[in-house]
Amino acid sequence: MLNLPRFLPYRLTKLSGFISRDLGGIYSERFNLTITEWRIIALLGSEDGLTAQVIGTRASLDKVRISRAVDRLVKAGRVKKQTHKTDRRSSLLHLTKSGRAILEEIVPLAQDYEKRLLKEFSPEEIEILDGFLNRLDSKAESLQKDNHR
Amino acid sequence: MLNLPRFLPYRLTKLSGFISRDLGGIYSERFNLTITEWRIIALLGSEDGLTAQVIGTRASLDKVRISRAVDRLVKAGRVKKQTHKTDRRSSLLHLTKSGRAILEEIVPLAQDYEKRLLKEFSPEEIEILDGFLNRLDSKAESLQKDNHR
DNA sequence: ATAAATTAGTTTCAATTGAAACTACATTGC
DNA sequence: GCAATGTAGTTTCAATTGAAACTAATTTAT
Repeated sequence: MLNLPRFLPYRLTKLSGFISRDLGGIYSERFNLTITEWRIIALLGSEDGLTAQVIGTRASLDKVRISRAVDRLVKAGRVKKQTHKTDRRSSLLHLTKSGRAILEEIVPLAQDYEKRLLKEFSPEEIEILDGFLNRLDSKAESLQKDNHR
Repeated sequence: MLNLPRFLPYRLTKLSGFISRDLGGIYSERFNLTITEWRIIALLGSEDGLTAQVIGTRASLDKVRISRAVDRLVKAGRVKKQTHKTDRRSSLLHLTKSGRAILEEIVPLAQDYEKRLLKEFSPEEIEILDGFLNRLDSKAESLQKDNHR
């Protein structure tokens, strides 16, 4: 019939579930952050002054989630909003000092987690995996478009 | 700092999100099934008479979700429960005729989706990917245990 | 110039979720 | 044998979610 444990979509969902629960646990227990909040901080860390919309594109998050997460981050003093000069509908988002501090605390933990996941992979294997994921990702994205047309 | 789009946990979550939305769309639009319901049907298709608990283990689903999904499946006439003879707390689950019918309709669609996803992968690459996922999966599972101890 | 359409982000509302409490049964230890 | 502990599955409750409606601002078309 269909062997569920060998079915790629099932396996990917399961794997990503493990990882999300795992990392999400670290973010929330130690830093009281959701994964979404963490992603926003991570993006602002590499490029300050992004709009909610750009964050949505970069992090594949929908605007409702972003709106709520930014709200919480602003309340927690991690992020501040600055009204866009030429388009007053949107805001440029910036990390506060405290936002940068938490980023610097989490980054090593996140990298360490990734390192542990990939511990038994050689650099060549990591490169191959990387390529596989890119191919799967762009294929999945295009199939999505196909279906909704 | 940290390059989110190259961060493995992020990439896996994103990829699995695409695929789940995609396949979930097919299941729900055409068959009015959630992914959880579909997984239960798929498992019962390959081995009839499983208990909720066994399904939980095999499909990595928590018991609350299973309970609710089984409930809906029973109401929809896809599954029937049969009280376990020696342990009256649990039930053996069976596909009805209509459950088997829907399974037979979906399996080719699911396989076709997987095939499209892997279209540009050679058999050797698929085997390598398979091994990678197994390794990541067992590593993620063991890291999960580590953290919660 | 201004009506119509579009876009950024927020709010509302109903559905989904999972943790914890619960029920019913089963097993263990004394 | 029976109290204490454990387990299967369900229910409750509060939190999270996303679709759709909404507000406010911008752009486009006439």
